[in-house]
Amino acid sequence: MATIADVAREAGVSRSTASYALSGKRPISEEVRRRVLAAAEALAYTPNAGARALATAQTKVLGLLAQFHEDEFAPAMMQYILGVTNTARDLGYDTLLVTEADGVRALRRVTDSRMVDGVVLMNIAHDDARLPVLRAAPQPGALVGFPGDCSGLDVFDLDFEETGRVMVEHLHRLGHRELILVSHPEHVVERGGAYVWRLRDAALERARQLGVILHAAYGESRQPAVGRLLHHLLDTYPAATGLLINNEAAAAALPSVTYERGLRVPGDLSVIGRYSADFAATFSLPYSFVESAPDRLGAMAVRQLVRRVESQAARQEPFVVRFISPELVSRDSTAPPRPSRA
Amino acid sequence: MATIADVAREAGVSRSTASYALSGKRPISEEVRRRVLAAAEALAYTPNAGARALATAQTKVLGLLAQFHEDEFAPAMMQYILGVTNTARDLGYDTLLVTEADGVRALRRVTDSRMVDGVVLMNIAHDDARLPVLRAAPQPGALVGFPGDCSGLDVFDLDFEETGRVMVEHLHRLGHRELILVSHPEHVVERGGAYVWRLRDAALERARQLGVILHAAYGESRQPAVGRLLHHLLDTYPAATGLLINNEAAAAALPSVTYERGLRVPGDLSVIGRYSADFAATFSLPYSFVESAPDRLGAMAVRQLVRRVESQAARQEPFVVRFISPELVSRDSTAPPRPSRA
DNA sequence: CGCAATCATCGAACCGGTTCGACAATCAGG
DNA sequence: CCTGATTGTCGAACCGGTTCGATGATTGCG
Repeated sequence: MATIADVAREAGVSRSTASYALSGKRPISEEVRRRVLAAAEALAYTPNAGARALATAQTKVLGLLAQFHEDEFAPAMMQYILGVTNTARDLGYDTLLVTEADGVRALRRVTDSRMVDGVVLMNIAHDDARLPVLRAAPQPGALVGFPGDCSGLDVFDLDFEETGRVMVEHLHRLGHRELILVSHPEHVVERGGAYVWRLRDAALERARQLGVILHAAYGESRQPAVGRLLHHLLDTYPAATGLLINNEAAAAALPSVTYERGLRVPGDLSVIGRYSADFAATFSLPYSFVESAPDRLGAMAVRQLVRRVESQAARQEPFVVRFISPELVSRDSTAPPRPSRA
Repeated sequence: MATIADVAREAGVSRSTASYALSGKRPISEEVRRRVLAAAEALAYTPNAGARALATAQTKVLGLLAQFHEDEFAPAMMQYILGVTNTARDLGYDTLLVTEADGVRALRRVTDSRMVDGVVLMNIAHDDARLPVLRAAPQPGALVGFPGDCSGLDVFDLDFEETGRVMVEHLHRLGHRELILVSHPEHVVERGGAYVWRLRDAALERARQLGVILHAAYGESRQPAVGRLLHHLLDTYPAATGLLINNEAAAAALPSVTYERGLRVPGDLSVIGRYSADFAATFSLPYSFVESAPDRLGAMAVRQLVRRVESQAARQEPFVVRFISPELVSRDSTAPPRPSRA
């Protein structure tokens, strides 16, 4: 493999001149520049990433830390990852994907060893053990997800509280007065998945204000448990006419449940979900939903991260917490309620 | 951040001694080793990855090249990726995930710049343009997927031909005599997705031998197109009593299609899919299926790749092409056929 | 015509590790 | 007690880039 010394020799100049000719950081005569470029081309020269990283203290790599707990719903994660990797590449960065179970150790490893210029964290827990490590790291970091303490980091997430309100308001406006909300499994909450209770508490509050009965239940993340749970909820609250779903696995399981019960949507039951358009399309989900915009969130996080990485000035700016507003995509799965579902 | 020079100074030894004490590559007195280790601990020393890569010509990073075409079914990909990243980490490697659309340029970039010690390629096309680049690269490579020309590379894939035969034989044994096979979209085949026709051709051949009528159709990868297609196929072949699905999106769409038509599985229609257990679980798919074992394939590819990376001897060994045998997981979605579906 | 300013290039140092060869100290054997 | 092998440590070179300061060649100006 050709080094810059080979290029310099081929072009008949010194190594430093070759470097300047390629980077353009100092004026070089047109004649010499041509020779260097030709030599680099002829030798198929590509800078050695390790050497460059050592010299410039920049790796042009971002770390993406995603934790996959046993019960995590992996398919939904893909969209976030693609948002990150594609945006990073557009900005000239590659992405180191770290899925290690021990997120703290993983984060420490990639930051301490200077493998990455910055880090995006996903699956943020309310009291995430990785955050202190990230704050202490020399590289900037961005979060996709909303922790209890946002200090020292840029944070991006869907506005789950507004999402809860939008869902309740939409069904209230159609005349529904008793609703069921299916969230994520209880252990997701225990682990610190704040988005679950943020949506739930805001929905409960709004329901209270509007005089709507809202039954908030934990979910499951797997078949057949999630299907059984949906059946159970529909049995338990026979007067409920609307279903709010903040749980991808439950949304995916719902069609067969309504089929088994002979329920029609929206005739017998109105449904609103919260997931991405991509997810809806690939899994044939016929429900109106609030777009969770995973690719957009990943892209926003990366753009802000790269700004901080590349500009000393940007690194001094105050940290941002940015929520994207829920957007309700109508699929005609909601309608005014029938007097009784039974 | 502490360097090895800091550690050496703190321990009162030379840089080289510190290095040997930490790596154990030369005998060091117990006394000095203790002092060096203590100093490293006290200064929270972590080797700089770029410097180490430069010195050892090893990055301890593997490249994972995954292409996401417009119509690719992203969620299924996640399983492969996790198989790769987790196995890599177990073996001491991190993973650079590259999703760039221009796979050839991406591959050239990561190999030429020596960012990675080896490369795993996914979404292999029959005549994949990345393969010549990978063969010419100084790093070893492994494929998940089966190309037309396997020379110079280690190849891992599900045995799609045997899968096609197993599916046909299973339904034939139950008494079915007319079947439908839904594959991937036609453009996936045009792009070179060999697994589509490998399964199809083997299934057709076996059906011919057994005297079974098999209607092989292309699929779609999205709603609502894939749902419409399934309806169309069931309309077109009313005498068919069994359905073979080599297409995740079609499998995901089938429950609502059978519901809309009032068909019962397996009472009215027997169904066999080809996807992963994880996929089946998360999407409530109630069908018997051939396990596609994405995590196992990813893990196999990485293990072989790392062997070649780490051992000069292994690099001389002949290249392997390894198929994993289809395993039919029963979910009671197949039964002897009724006389007529209509 | 001589001097200062400008321009293009070069040499050397540096980034932070690893590794080779040399050397001093210790020890065993004759 | 001298020699030769063994053990532990050090200094220097190297990996392949980037960058700073210096230098020689031009050019502009008085």
